[in-house]
Amino acid sequence: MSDEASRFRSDCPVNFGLETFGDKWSLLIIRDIVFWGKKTYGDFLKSDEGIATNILAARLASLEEQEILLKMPHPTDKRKDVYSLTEKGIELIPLLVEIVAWSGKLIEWQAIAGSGTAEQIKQVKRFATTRDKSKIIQEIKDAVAKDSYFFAPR
Amino acid sequence: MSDEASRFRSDCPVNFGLETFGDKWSLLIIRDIVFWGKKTYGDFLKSDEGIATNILAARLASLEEQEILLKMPHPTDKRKDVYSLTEKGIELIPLLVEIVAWSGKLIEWQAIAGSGTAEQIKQVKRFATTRDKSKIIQEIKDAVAKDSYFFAPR
DNA sequence: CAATTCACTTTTATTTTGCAAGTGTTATTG
DNA sequence: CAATAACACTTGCAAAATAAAAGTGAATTG
Repeated sequence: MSDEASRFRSDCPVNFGLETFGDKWSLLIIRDIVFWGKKTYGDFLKSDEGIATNILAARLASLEEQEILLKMPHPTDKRKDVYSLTEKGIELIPLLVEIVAWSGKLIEWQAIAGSGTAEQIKQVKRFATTRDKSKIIQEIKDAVAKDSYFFAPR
Repeated sequence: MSDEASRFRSDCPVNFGLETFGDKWSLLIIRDIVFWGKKTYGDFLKSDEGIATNILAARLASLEEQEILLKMPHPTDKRKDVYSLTEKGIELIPLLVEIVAWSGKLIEWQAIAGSGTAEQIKQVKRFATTRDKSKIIQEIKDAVAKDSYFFAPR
């Protein structure tokens, strides 16, 4: 039998992850869902980093194909679709937490981190100083499981 | 006074991290150091994914500039330089562990993960099933601090 | 029912990545 | 000790990815 060429450059799990979500935009889209409760194409388009509309469309299609995101029709507005995380997507939350923690430790980031609310700054510090992050991760997962998000007002 | 434009698209810590190391190659170079004990330009060039020589040069320069890597002359061979992780680079280990853990959980990755040794497969499974990863992370940091690496033969 | 919103697509420009072939210095070999 | 090979790059060019700008058609709103 002929061995089929894999779509991956190698069988390393680090490489597998990077080829799956390791571009400049995928994790920002997931951040928008997890931390800010964004759900629609228009929501994602409005994010601070200013993603181009064609790139957003391509990323959403790719994340949906990989079953990291699920796309469903909006319940009342037929123009819109609602994107949500699958189980596979939810399992990226620990990664987001580690990225926040890494940045939060650095003075370079601290120097540019002007515009956050007190609550946001507090949480970044918590992420950066907590060794065992399973509790933090569970909090975030619980919010997402309730169809809510981490920085939801309460 | 005129406010200087930041080099970052936003002041979000997730975006800061992604703009710093979030390309297809930087974390693979760090993986090579942490898990496989690679140290020189030639070592990195030989990795499974086949990085192009000009891209490798650019990434190493960028990682050095950001003080994630430190470049030092080789002790005996004047042609070579030895790259090692700075403290900032060592703090990326938790991220690598989470990427391995995420991939390790998925059947898609499991399907392509043929070529690893028993020890490697065992460790990937451990990363994927352990909730509190601080012990794993400490093991890896200890190896790197001793100028060794995670999969060093013992 | 006209104007607006929305989720895209298309086109074109710019940037990044990839490939192949050098280059200069240091080390090794016969 | 001279020729050759190893090493860490650089350079030039092609291909791919990203970005910017301007549509498109369906659904909703005033």
